[in-house]
Amino acid sequence: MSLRHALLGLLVEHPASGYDLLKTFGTSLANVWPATQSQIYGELTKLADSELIVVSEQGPRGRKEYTLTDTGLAELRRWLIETEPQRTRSDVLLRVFFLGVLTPQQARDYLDNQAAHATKLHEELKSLDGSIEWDDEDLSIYGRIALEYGQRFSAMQRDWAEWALTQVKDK
Amino acid sequence: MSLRHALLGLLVEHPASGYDLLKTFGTSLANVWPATQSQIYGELTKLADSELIVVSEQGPRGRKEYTLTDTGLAELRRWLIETEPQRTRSDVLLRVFFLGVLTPQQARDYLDNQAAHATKLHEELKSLDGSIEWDDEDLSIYGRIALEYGQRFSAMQRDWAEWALTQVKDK
DNA sequence: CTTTTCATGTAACAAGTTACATGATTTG
DNA sequence: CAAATCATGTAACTTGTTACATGAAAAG
Repeated sequence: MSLRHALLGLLVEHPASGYDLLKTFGTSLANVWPATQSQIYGELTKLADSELIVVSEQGPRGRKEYTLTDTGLAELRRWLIETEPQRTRSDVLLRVFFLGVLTPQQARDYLDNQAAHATKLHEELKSLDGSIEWDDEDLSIYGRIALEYGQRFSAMQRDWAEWALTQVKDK
Repeated sequence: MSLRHALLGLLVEHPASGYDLLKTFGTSLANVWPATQSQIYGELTKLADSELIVVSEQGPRGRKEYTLTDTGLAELRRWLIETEPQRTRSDVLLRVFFLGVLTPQQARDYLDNQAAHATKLHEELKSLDGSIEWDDEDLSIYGRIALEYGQRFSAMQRDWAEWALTQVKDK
């Protein structure tokens, strides 16, 4: 149930509407925890029902701004401290297991494509890193650590795919 | 819909029952694409209904052995060639974004735990790698490539978590 | 005054999890 | 013959996706 906690986490900093949060999920959280509009609005309603968040302000066009409650913050901390992150599925890797059913050229095309994707992501993250002025606020520290993860991960994927390409020989 | 294709992929090599496949999901695919018993049996029934697999043999205790059909193999190839792997969610990373709500010590505990998990996984994969006699069969090649991914990924996670630990200072 | 953006909601479906239920066969 | 293992099935629930629907307000 991580979406729930992602929403709580985003509301720590400042109140926001579903619409605001949707944009965050479309940008900074897009590669980490994608969520759809319908899911976000639904979950916000449930969070408000259980009083982990409250509607703190109503704006124009039916806008509802949510604020994290003390109970909500406590729940976020509990999740971080007491629960283990679930292991992640990897579609990219699953496919590798079955590349033997393709021709070597088709398999290389797949790996080549993965290398290209990883390279592109790595470039984007590197440039994002360069464009931010990091200070030593909490937000910066952990944002910087998360971004570093993305950069290391995409570099690893790129290098692995390039190495794997050399392993697939024609018959 | 990757579970579907994971099952097709496993049936490429030889026929198997739901029970056999469940064991594979519990071991070699456990870290790549976990699936539950209930999910596997359900999906096998659907796959048989759409004739991507067939019941090729009935054994004792109601055992049903499934075999991949030509249509099933074609569908597996189509999936590999024509569809893009979906992006993966990362619970581990999501949590990093919110570590600022914990004390520095609690945040370090989290990162320390991640480092330990990654180290353990890396050791396991390294020893698994050492215990296999790799030849140049298709199966070996792609199995080897997949295992290499696991090793590089776990090493990356370990190194990242250890680096991150040095970034979290007390106030 | 038309288009774009803001803003929320819901219905239908697919995928994944947990728990329960059942019974046959093999092993000690 | 008791316990472990083999083997499948299903029901209830949660999570995630796609698509449709509606309308207010701001911008040009």
